[in-house]
Amino acid sequence: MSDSSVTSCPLFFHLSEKDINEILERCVVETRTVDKGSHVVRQGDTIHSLFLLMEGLVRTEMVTKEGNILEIEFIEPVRPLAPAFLVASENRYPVDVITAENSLFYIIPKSLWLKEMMGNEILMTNFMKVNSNMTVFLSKKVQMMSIKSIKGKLSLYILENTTSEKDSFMLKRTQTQLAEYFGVQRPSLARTLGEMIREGIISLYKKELKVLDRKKLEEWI
Amino acid sequence: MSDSSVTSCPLFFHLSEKDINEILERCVVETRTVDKGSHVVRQGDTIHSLFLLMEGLVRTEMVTKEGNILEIEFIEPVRPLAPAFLVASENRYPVDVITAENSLFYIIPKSLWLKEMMGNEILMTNFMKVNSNMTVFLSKKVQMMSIKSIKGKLSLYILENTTSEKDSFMLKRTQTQLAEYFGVQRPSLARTLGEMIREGIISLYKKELKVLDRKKLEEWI
DNA sequence: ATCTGCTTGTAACCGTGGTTACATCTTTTC
DNA sequence: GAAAAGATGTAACCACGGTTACAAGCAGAT
Repeated sequence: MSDSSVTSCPLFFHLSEKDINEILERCVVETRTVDKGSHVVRQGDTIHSLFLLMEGLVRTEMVTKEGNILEIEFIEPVRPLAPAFLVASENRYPVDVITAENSLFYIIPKSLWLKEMMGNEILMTNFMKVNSNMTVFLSKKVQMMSIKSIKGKLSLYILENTTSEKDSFMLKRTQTQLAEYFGVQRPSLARTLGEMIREGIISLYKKELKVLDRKKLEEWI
Repeated sequence: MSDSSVTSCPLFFHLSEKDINEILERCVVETRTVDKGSHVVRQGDTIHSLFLLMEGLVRTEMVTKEGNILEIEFIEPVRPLAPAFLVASENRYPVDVITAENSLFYIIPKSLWLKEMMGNEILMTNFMKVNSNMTVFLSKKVQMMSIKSIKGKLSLYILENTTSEKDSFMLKRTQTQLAEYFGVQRPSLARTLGEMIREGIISLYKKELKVLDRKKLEEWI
């Protein structure tokens, strides 16, 4: 578990706990608890408020009309959901937000938040940084999605999670979740994993994935 | 051609031409002209400055290691290139930027721009809005990319460019460019276009694409 | 008008990955 | 600890789209 105090939230960097609590006091008009496995927001919903995840864990995903699920990211507390869309011209959630654990949200109306930001340069800078990092994140997502072969996607994913020193890591997702993250079918992913193991490129025991041939992985991306 | 005066740039909305010119006077340390077809920035370059496209036209694209090209967007003057990356923790260009026409850029060092923004709330709000809209744009790109079949991508593209009233539009790209935009091969796209025409879903004369069966298109996404 | 280069149409071949189905493990729940 | 639910491995089938190659159409340059 990560540190889940408000001071760990990038929206509140460089602010004292006292300042943060005052801001929250002024802005939060509602708290909401949501049971594990429920929708918090649905793709296409209009955004009137900033949702601040205070406790729990949520997963964001897109659903295409074909019925395919594409996982976007897991969000841990304390983080805002889709803050960029508060300010953007188009203000609809791009994703479904689903709780992966029982979760607690603070809800801040758009207008109150904007007013608060206008009067607080640090808050505004932080907000901007969060948005910018979101852009970076999405750019990388696009990059990942532009790799077409499953072997390529897997190689990138594995290389991102290891170094030449630390050549193994624990899969934090099940194969089903990983398949959704890649936007491919689960049996297809399993097949590819099997191939790469048979070719001696990686090994997999329980949830520990170990790189055996780093060069071959790099060739694939 | 769109209005290409500085006041049309979303970074400078709600600012007078006089204010804008003063800002530019203080910040712009270099102007650069780039001939048609040249790289302005390469994917992976570190960002030290804000590039402001003043005249011309540029195209941004990602190149995957497989050698595939994925077109991201065309940018017309007056617009900043990748402003989000000025502020983000990771500051490398996510795309290649290539001039589609002879172009003129103003170059503003990161530090000067940040200082300018700190002293100007309107400028900061604008910057934030531009970034947020970029997030929205990328979210849509991800959504488009998550559609796997070429028929699906094409249907989405066509539906976005028509309404039930206006059932035809001019293709602004060549098939080669459109294929890159979708991230697919050119002959594959031509094949799919041909199929949809044979099925009586669309018609294509010269560059005019006309929707004949809107329902069928909608079924595909 | 002719040449050059770009754009489009089309065909044959084949690899990757989607689909479905089922068996075997593993983890959770009561 | 038994039952239920979820995760993983695997196999057969086949559709979609990548690949390559070539011909025809079109546009701008000389």
